Amino acid sequence: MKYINVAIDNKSEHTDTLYTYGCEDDQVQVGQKVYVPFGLGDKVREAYVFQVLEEPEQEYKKLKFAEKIDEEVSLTEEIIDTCMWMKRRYLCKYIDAVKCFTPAGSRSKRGKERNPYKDAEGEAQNILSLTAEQERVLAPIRQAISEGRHRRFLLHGVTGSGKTEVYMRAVAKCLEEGRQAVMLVPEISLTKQIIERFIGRFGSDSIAVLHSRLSLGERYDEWSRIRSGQVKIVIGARSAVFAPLSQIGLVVLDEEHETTYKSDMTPKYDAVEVALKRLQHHDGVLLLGSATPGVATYFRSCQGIYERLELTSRYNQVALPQVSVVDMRDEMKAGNRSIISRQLYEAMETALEKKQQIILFLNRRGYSTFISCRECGKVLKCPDCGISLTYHKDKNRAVCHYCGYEEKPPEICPDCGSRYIRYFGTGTEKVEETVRGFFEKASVERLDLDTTKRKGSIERILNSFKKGKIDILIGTQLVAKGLDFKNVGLVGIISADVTLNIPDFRSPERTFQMITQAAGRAGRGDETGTVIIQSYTPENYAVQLAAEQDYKGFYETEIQLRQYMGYPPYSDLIQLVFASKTEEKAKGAAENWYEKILSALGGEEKECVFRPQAAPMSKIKEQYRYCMLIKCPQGKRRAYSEILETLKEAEKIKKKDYTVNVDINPYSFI
DNA sequence: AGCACGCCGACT
DNA sequence: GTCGGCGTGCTC
Repeated sequence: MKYINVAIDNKSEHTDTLYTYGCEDDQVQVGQKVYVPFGLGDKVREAYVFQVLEEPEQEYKKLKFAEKIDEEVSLTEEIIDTCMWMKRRYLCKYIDAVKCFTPAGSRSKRGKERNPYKDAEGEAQNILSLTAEQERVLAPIRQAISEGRHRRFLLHGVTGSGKTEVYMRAVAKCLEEGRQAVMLVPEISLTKQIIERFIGRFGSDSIAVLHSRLSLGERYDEWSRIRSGQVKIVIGARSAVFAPLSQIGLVVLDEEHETTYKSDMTPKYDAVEVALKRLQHHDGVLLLGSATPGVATYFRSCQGIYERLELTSRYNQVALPQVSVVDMRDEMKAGNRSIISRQLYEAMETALEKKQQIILFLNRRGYSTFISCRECGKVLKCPDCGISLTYHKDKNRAVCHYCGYEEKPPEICPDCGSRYIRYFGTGTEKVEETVRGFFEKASVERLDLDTTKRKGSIERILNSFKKGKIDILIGTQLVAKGLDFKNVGLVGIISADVTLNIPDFRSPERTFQMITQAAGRAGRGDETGTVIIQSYTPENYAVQLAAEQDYKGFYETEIQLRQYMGYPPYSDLIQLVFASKTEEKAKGAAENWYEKILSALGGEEKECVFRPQAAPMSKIKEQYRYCMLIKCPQGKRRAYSEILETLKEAEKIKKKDYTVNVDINPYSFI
């Protein structure tokens, strides 16, 4: 006879505690799935064992007994421990954390294993010998793996420097040591090449692929293949970090800077943090790779939290493209009001004559509108937060989405007095129309989320581009992600300003990454490519240093700014979103929390908590939303989490008419 | 969140 | 007398 503390699979926040049951089976273990009677009606519910006790912690008037143990879905102690950590870190429910680790589907009826990637041919491998640089970088990784010590590496390698080969060698070393490896990629649908290379090298029997397009049954099969121990390598998007492996020796995160590693659904976890947590248990190695590491990541590598390794030369010595920045203010002065500058137009003509392909980058349609002067490039920014102000048409005000500062938008530019004040954010969709008008004979195709909603059309468009059937491809970030095109002579970035002025402290970082990635698409064949960046603020450091391909210079500038403004990595930003049926209730809840947080802080660090404000799109699905931002100083994360946890706990007791959603270091601020 | 219990009004 | 309305409070 044992006593077990279980987390019950129930939607409610009110039942998000561990319940004690008796258990007849002495063999019961932490992590096992059990069925328990719950509530007045003793309805049978699924639950997971978090603790096994010899004696109950207290006397229970009516102790109930667990019914049976499900042997097929049981987790390990390590996983349960990670769930406890996730609950605290992301303020989610026990069961939300557990569900990350369990397969949503059920066992396939026929018991026959489906193979979701059997059509993926393993790419024939002629194993190339490593360059001296690759050898140098691999040595410490191999050593860490063979010593079985928890270490963390950041591999900073320019595009085309052979990072994937380094990953594969590290994975091979890990398998040699009898352990398993996880390979995370930002977006599985665009990374077919990586999967094929891995299957070619390691064979498909020992590889499992996890991604969102798998059916529930397929996912379940992959999950049980992994748990049974026959899988040695798991490749997948961020959720693959939850793979039920028992001896993780290595987790690789390719394109570490990508925002897709942060979940936007509950629990709002960060795959890097989860990987670190798990690897500490397993004494495994973390390997982050990127050509443009996130500023926070690079900062940590300077602090020694990550050991930095560098690959500086491109694999087959292809020269980096020639990058130039076009000042759109000059175009304006010269009377060219089109979205395409004269220089870009000429470069396009030249490329078409030479039968080279062209990619034009169009940043995600700005959902927020920033205000700028077309004559001098001045952009309206918050005096306190340094981020771009967003124009709110309904009240005709320019508003800061971080702190709520607002002002009346100027009619003439405060810097140069020009009346050409422009409200940016829309209009970029017109690029396709303009380009078709300019180059009637060329074949033009657009690739973005609108055109690729239909399944398979991404691949269709990319394939016809590869075959040379498209002359000009107009696309969003989608095109930039690690795709290899041979005949691209010219890459044009229509407006670097759109990314630069997203109201987010990371917008310079994103701009730098976007330009660098885009530039990497040009001239990967034998000829040097050309990159043209259009901007109204060409003197901006992110644009300038990206054009010069100077990562370190950018980092030095950016990290100083972050320190000065107190942004990550010098703080953690916590976003709270309050939703309710009426505006008053949402506002009331937000203001109530604001006061309570301030008093919990004991009057200190008042400047860290911003006043709540109505969310820009304040009404979604019949719910009114208010949001509030907290800038949690470095080293105070635990204290702030505890305040929020206590508040959440206290609110749980009373009947609430609102919901709170917590996001730690969100990737977008609403 | 569910779900049972309970304490009032309209009904065979 | 009883069927059922939803308000209230608890779940090991």
